[in-house]
Order: sequence, then C-alpha cells, then structure tokens
Amino acid sequence: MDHRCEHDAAASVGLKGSALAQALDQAGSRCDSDGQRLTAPRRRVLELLLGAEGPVKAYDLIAAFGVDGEAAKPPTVYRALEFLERQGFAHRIESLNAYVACRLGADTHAAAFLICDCCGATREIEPAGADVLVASAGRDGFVVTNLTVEAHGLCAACRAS
Amino acid sequence: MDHRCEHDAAASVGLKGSALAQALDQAGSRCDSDGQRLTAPRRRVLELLLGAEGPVKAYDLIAAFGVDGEAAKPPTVYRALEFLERQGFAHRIESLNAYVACRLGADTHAAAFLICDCCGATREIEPAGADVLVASAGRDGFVVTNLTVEAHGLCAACRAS
DNA sequence: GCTGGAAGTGTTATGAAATAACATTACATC
DNA sequence: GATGTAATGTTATTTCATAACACTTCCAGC
Ligand SMILES: [Zn+2]
Ligand SMILES: [Zn+2]
Ligand SMILES: [Zn+2]
Ligand SMILES: [Zn+2]
Repeated sequence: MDHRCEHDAAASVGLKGSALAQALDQAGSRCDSDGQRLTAPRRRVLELLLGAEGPVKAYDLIAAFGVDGEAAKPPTVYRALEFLERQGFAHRIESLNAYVACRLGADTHAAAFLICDCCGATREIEPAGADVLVASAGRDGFVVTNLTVEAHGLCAACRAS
Repeated sequence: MDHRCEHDAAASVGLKGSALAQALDQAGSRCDSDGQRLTAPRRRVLELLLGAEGPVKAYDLIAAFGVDGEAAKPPTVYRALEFLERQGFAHRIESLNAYVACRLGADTHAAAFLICDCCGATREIEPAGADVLVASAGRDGFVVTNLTVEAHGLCAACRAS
C-alpha cells in the first residue's frame, strides 16, 4: 500500500484552472437537474478531489479545506464525501481509506480500481466482468445495489524497473 | 451496513465442536506443509473466526480472545489476522472493517462477498468475472496480485419481506 | 549442547479514521 | 412570514490500527 519505489506515481493528473472550473460547473448542472444541491462545502471537497493527483485521505481534505489554510471540522468533510459518493461524483477506496473523484463521469456506477502497491498510482477502470458477478448473485436471489472492485498489484512502469 | 430489519441474519453458521477442531487441524497441517507456524494466538483467532456466524470486528476478537474473558492487546490480534490473511485462512472485508474465515478453502485467492445491507448476512462466493478483469488489466501492463470484490445489496430473504 | 540470527510475542503508548449528538442556519413551500 | 426539511457548525467521543522496543522461542550450523 505504501510507496516502495522511487517511481513517479503516474496517477491521473489533477485538474487545474478552467478545466477544473468546467468540471465543477458540470457537477453543479447535474445536481440541479437531479434536484440536488452542490453546496459550498460539497463543491469545495469535490474541487480538492478533482485537483488531486490520486486518492486523498479524509484528513488531508480536512486540512486543505480552508482556502486560507484553515482546517475544516471532520463532519464537514465526511458529510460532503458522503454526498459526493451518493451522487456518483466520488468514490471511496476501501483498501486505502482514501477518496477519489470519479474519472468515468456518468451516473452512479460500479467502481473498479487498479492500485499499484509500488508507486501508489491508482486508476479507475471500467469494471469488466462485473455484470457476470451481478448476474451470478442474482441467480441466488441477491440484488446488488453497490459493487466495488479493488485490484492491487504492479503497474507497467513499476514492473519494468 | 447496519441491520435495518428484523430478519435472522442467514449468515453461514459458525463451526462448533469436532467440526471446529477438524478445521483447525486442517489449517495446522497446511501450515506445516507450507513451512508456516500456526502458533497459539494465530490458532485462537482463527478459532474465533471459524466459530463466528459472520464477519467479526477486530476489537470483538480482542475482547473475546482470552478463554477466561480476558482481552488481548490489539497488536496480538492484528498480527494474527495479518498472518491468517496472508495464508488465505481469513479475509478482511474492507467495507465493514471486519474479518471472516475463508469458506472456500484452498490457497490464497481472490475474495468476493455478497453483503446484505438489511440483515447483515455475508456470503463468500466464487469471484465470477474476476478473470475477465484481471485479463483486462493485464492488457494495460498491470499485474494483479490481490483482488477484492464486495457487493452490497439485499439478500433473497430480505427482498421477500 | 551451545550459539547466533530470524521469527514471533508481550507491552506501552500513540496515531489515524470516523461518527454521535445537538444547536443553528438556509431554503423552499405554503 | 410561518413552517418543515435539509444542510451546516461545533464539541466530544468512539472506533480502528500501528509504532516502538524489550523479550522469548525456535531452529540451523557449529
Ligand atoms: Zn467512477
Ligand atoms: Zn507503479
Ligand atoms: Zn476465501
Ligand atoms: Zn438480508
């Protein structure tokens, strides 16, 4: 789980400037049409996630929350994260105790991640094979409402070295 | 995640008596042939997991550790859990912060769980579709060493009510 | 059998992650 | 502008997990 090598974490680059503003506006629009409110703290946490280069710990969000360097109170951030997750704007990565902005857009969806245990790079992927599992569960009468897949391993860069 | 209904958690029944003893002996044998040691604390934690009816929290293991009702120290149990997971005798369920004995036997393997958010029943299943995902990751140069799938939803019993 | 190193354990203390509980404020609807 | 709901602010606490270091057990090689 920790970085055990000297590689650049080739994680998805965080959004900046107008790209960031645009992504936030998009989120705002989707909230509007869904009857949801992208309030200030929610927007701020999403901004931090979108701007980050990889998964972010809750307490790092808490520390970075205030524009003036002032920390937030934990519930402020945890509530925002809960909302963002519910709306499909963010995912929690259970095996890291960390959070990422969704990079696949669209609605709430099964989340799948490839997590390099060497450099820490984390990539959200289409959950290939998820339909098979959901169908298999359905045959037993189990209805899946939420599915998470977390694959740990080594990325191409770290394997090469 | 909490029990929100009055159903019996139709979880896998915990092992007792000779079945439990046999399972522990089997684990011991497998450790022997693998050059591993199923020491007393490891064996005790595995015993607690095998005897439980579902996922168990680490601090519940800590509290139940002493046969005389005396609690263990956290590192004792966490180390044992780490070992049991490494050997494939137990799994950590990330989305519950809880641990279960592996019910599929055999070696270390991808773990998949169906978790009923209503009654709490948790079932380990064969990770259908996992091969597809691993193959897909492999095409990108990512080698999966460890895969976890956690599906939340409603079990047949809870859906029926 | 002694011995040296590795693996495992005991113990104390601390750190990290998340939530409970309750007061207060914003917001839409009537 | 009254009313109810959703969201936020704030304090405190709970839950989960690990760091650090001393001590013991085990086994291989002498
Ligand atoms: Zn996503
Ligand atoms: Zn890597
Ligand atoms: Zn298993
Ligand atoms: Zn159920």
